[in-house]
This record gives sequence, C-alpha cells and structure tokens, in this order.
Amino acid sequence: MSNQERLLVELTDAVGCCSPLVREPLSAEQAVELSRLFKAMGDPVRLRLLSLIASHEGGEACVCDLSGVFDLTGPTISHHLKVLREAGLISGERRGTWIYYRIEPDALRRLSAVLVPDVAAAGPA
Amino acid sequence: MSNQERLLVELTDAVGCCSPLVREPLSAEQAVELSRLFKAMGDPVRLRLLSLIASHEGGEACVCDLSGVFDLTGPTISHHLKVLREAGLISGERRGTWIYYRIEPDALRRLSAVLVPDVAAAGPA
DNA sequence: AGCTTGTTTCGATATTCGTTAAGGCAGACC
DNA sequence: GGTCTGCCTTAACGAATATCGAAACAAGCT
Repeated sequence: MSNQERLLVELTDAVGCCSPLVREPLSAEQAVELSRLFKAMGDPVRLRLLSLIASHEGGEACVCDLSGVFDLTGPTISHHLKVLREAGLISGERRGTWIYYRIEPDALRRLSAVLVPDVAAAGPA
Repeated sequence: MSNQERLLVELTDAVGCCSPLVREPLSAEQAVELSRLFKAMGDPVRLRLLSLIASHEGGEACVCDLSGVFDLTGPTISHHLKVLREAGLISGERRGTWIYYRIEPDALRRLSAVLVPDVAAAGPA
C-alpha cells in the first residue's frame, strides 16, 4: 500500500462523519455559493470543456483547441466559457493571438470537500 | 491545524492532478449523464434539501421536516424533491401518513468518483 | 365524512441555450 | 501609417426550459 493510499484510507475513516453536506444542514449562504458551482457544471458541454481544459497538455487550452470538438458555433462556446469563468471554475489569459484557459483548482477543491466524505460513508461500515 | 484538516488538505491537493475529470476528456455520454446530477444540485433549495435529508436523524426525513425550513409553498418543495428524485439523488417511500426521503449513496458516489481519485479502491490491501 | 399530508396540474414569469450579426484585438503585409 | 485576415467576445433575438404559486387531486388516518 502506497503512502498516498494509506493517507486516503486514513482520511476516509477520519472525516466520514464530518462532511458539510452530511454532517449538518447547509446554511442558505453556503447553498447559494455552492449551487453556483454545481449549476455551472450542470451542462454537458461545460463539463466537457472543463475536462478538456484540465486534461490538455500544460493544463491549459486555447479556444481553438476546444471549439472544434463540438458541433456548436464559436459564440456558443464563448458563452459557455463565460459561464465557467464567472463561476470561478476557470480563468482565461490572452497571450498574443490566442486566449488560453486553465482550471481554477480552488473551485474543484471546494466541490470535492463537500462530496468526498460521502465516498467514505460508502466504504467499510 | 488538526490531523483531520491536514488529511483533507492532502486529499484535495490530489484532486488537482489525478481526478478523472482532470486526467482525460469526458466522453459526450459521460458528460450528459454527469451533468444531470450536477444540474439537479445546481439550485440552492435542492442543495439544502439534500443536506437536510442526509443530516437528518436516521438518514431520512419526511416532507414535513423539510418544508418548514424554507419560505416556499408545499408544491414548490414537492417540485424540487421530484427533480432530485428523477436525478436519482434521493428516493421516497410512503409509510402510513408520511413520505420519507433518503439519500441514494450511489449517485453521490458517482459524483465523487469524477472529482476525486479512486478513494474507495484505495482500501486496505 | 372530515382532516392531514403530499403530489399533480395549470398558468405566469424568469432564466438558459443557441443562433446571426457586429465589435475588439493582435499580428501580417503593403 | 493603413488595411487586410484570423481569433474571440459581445449584442440582440427566438425557442426551449425552469421556477414558483393557486387550485385541484390522491392517499391514509380517525
């Protein structure tokens, strides 16, 4: 068993009871903030965009790498990227001709922090 | 920083490099299926409903436990519960007068599996 | 029957998704 | 400098979908 695996097992044992989602009701404010993230990911095109950007070489991708994948026009891709940007899930930077997008790790961290303990609950009783 | 907090940080750091979402592009089919879950959770009321049910005593709650929390009418709560039900996130069962809702762990597990390296598979060797 | 609990139906309003057309920015070329 | 061309965004608009409440409906208990 690797160090990381051991760590993960320790974690799942340690926080199984303490997920923000499962331990106690979310506050209205927490729910509003979190739902913005979930909502932005609640579209198949945006989920794939997110995944394409994240898995692209160097952790970043320009729009030209993305728009060819879908059967959608440029403005539509641009719109979905804007939704992801405004949710804080990605950030864009212009370098010369192209605009490069990359993942904002903090946003994904917040999401997984809500969900991970449920994985733990599914583990050894 | 507590032991548990340190562990959580370790795990969430792993999300940035190893989660399925980040490792390779999602297929169109995966994206459609996953986005249904995210979409259902993309509303603050539904997120709180989910959390209220999950954190309620015995892991289940009747609608009467839920509707009082919000400034919304019964039919609206019923509507949101239906959305969660059709997304497979919760299930309802009638017992006498009341209908009890509980979390469907599989759905949350699928969500976690996208964001987080395979924690469950990292069980005791 | 009457009462309680929860859902369904229907209608009004608001938001989202995708298109076409137009605008902004950077580089190439004269 | 001026004007092309390519890349991406913004603006404007229609169609589809989501959100919510009032009224009507179903299911169970006394």
